[in-house]
Amino acid sequence: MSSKRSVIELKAHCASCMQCKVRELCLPSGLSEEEVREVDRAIDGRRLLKPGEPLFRVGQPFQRLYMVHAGSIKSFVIDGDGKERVIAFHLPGELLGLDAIAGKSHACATQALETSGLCEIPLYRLEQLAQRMPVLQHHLFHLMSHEIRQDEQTILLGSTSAEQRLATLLLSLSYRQHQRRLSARAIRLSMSRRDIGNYLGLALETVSRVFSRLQQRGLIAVTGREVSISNIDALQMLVNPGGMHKAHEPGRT
Amino acid sequence: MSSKRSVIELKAHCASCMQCKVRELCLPSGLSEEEVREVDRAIDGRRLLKPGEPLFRVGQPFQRLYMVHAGSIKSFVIDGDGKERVIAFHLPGELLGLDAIAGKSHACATQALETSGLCEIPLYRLEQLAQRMPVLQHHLFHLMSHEIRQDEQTILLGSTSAEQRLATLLLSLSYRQHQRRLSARAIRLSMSRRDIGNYLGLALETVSRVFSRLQQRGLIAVTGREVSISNIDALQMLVNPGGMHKAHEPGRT
DNA sequence: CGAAATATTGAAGTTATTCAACTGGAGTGG
DNA sequence: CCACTCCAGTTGAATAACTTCAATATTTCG
Repeated sequence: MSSKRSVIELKAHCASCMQCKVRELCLPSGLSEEEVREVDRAIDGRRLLKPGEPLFRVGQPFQRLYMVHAGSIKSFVIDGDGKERVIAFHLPGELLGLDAIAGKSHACATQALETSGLCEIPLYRLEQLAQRMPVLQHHLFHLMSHEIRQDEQTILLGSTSAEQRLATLLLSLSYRQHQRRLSARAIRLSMSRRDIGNYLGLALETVSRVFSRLQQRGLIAVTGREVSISNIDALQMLVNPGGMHKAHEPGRT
Repeated sequence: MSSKRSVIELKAHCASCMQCKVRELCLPSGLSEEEVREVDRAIDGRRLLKPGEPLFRVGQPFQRLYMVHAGSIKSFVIDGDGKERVIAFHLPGELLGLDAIAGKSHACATQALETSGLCEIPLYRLEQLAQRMPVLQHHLFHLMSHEIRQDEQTILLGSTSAEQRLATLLLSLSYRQHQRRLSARAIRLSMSRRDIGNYLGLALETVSRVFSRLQQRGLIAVTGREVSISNIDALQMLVNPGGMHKAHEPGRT
C-alpha cells in the first residue's frame, strides 16, 4: 500500500521541525534552536493527504494554518456555473490558509494534487509565540508579504497571451524547485492540463497546444507531465520581452 | 489654489488618528484610546500627492508603509515593452507597500489618481508596537490577510469575460464606497479608461464598448467618469451566474 | 488486458484586439 | 467670445487569439 509507506516516510521526515527539509522556508526560519522547539510544540497535528483528497472547503471555519511539508496542493473556488477556478499551486514550505484570517472562514478550497503531508498550526498559538519572538513576528509578516507579492505576479497574468502565461507558470515552478534544491530544468507537473488551464485562465486545449508550440520551437521538451526546460533564457524573453535586468526571481504559482 | 486648499483640508482631517474618518479600517481598529495615541505617534509623516504624482517606484528601498487617508492611488508595474500593467486601485483606509516587506524593495510603483493624502508609518515602529499590543499584531495579520483575499479575487478575473471583469470592478468600487459610508450606487471613477483596461487586462476600446453595452442593457448609467449602478442584482448575476447566496462581499480593486 | 481518464489535434465559431476615424469637453490664446 | 488644440472617450471594420465541439491518441490503473 503506497499510502501506508507514505505515512511512514512522512512520520520520519516530519516528526520534528529540527530535521525538516523545508525548515529554512518555513516558520522556524531565523529562530534559535530553543525557539524552533517551541514552534514545534505549537504544531497540533500532521496530516497526510492522498491524491485528490480535500484539505478544507469554502466557508469552512478558519482554525489553523497549514504548512505544506511534502507534495503539492491546489487552492481553488467553484463559480456559480460549477466551474472550477484554480487560484494557486502550493509547494513544500508554503503556508496555506492565510486568506482566511480576515474572514474567519476559508475563501477557497484546497485539495492535494499528489500524496502530500502538512503540518497544522493554530493561529492563536502562532500569535502567542510571535508576541514573545520578534523574529517570528517579522517572519510571519514576511511570509504574508511574500504571498501578496506572488498573488500580484499572478494578477499580471490576466493581461498576457497564452504563451506568456504558460511560460510564466513553468518559470515559477522551475524557480521554486531550484529554491528547494531540486533541478531548475526538469519539472514533473503534479497537476493536469485542466488544472493548468483553470489556473491560467485558458481552455485545456489551449494549454495543450501551447505546450506543443513551445516544444516545436525548442524551448521545452514535453512528455506528458514531464517537462524539461531547454532554453530558459528564451522562456524569460517570452515572459518579459526587452528582458531588462533581473536574473531570476519569478513567482509562485 | 486647489492644491493649497487641499493641504489645509488634509491637515485638518489628518492631524490625528483620533478624528480620522477611516480610523475603523485603519491601524487603530480595535485599540484603546491610549493605544491609538501610540500608533499616532508612530506615524512619521503625512504626504499630499497631486494627481499623477508618484509615491514610490519599482525597486525603491522599502522603508515605510503608507495608509491612504483620502483620494485614490493606483499601483502598477511597467513591463519589458514599456506597457503599464495596473495591479490595484487603493481607496482610503487601505495600506500600501505590504508587498515590499518580503523583498526589501518595492515590487510595484504607485501614483495618485487624484489629489490624495497618505500617512507614513515605518514598519519597524509598527512591529515594535505590535510586540506590545496583541490586538494590533492581530489586526496587522488581518489587514494582510485581507489583502491576500482581495488579490485572489483579482486573480480570478483572469478567466472571465470582458463584461464580467468590468462588472466585478464596478461592484468592488461600489462595495468599498459603501463600507466608507458613501453611496453604493453613484461612483465617480478616478481612473481613466486606459487604467481600467490595464487593470482588467482589456484594451481600452473594449472597456469603452462594455460600458456602452451595460448601459444599453440598463444595468448602469454612464456619463464620462460618472457611473450610476441601476441594477445591482443584474450586475451580480453577471459576475456570478447561478447567483447562489452571498449578499454582498466583493473585493477590492 | 480493458475501461476510464487524460492529453493531443483539427476545424469552426466567438470574443477581444488593433487600426482608424470621429466626437466632445477642457484649456489656451487671439 | 470664439476658434484651436489636445486629450479622453466612443464607435466601426478588419484581424488575430482563444474557445468550443469533435475526433483520435495515449496513459493510468483496477
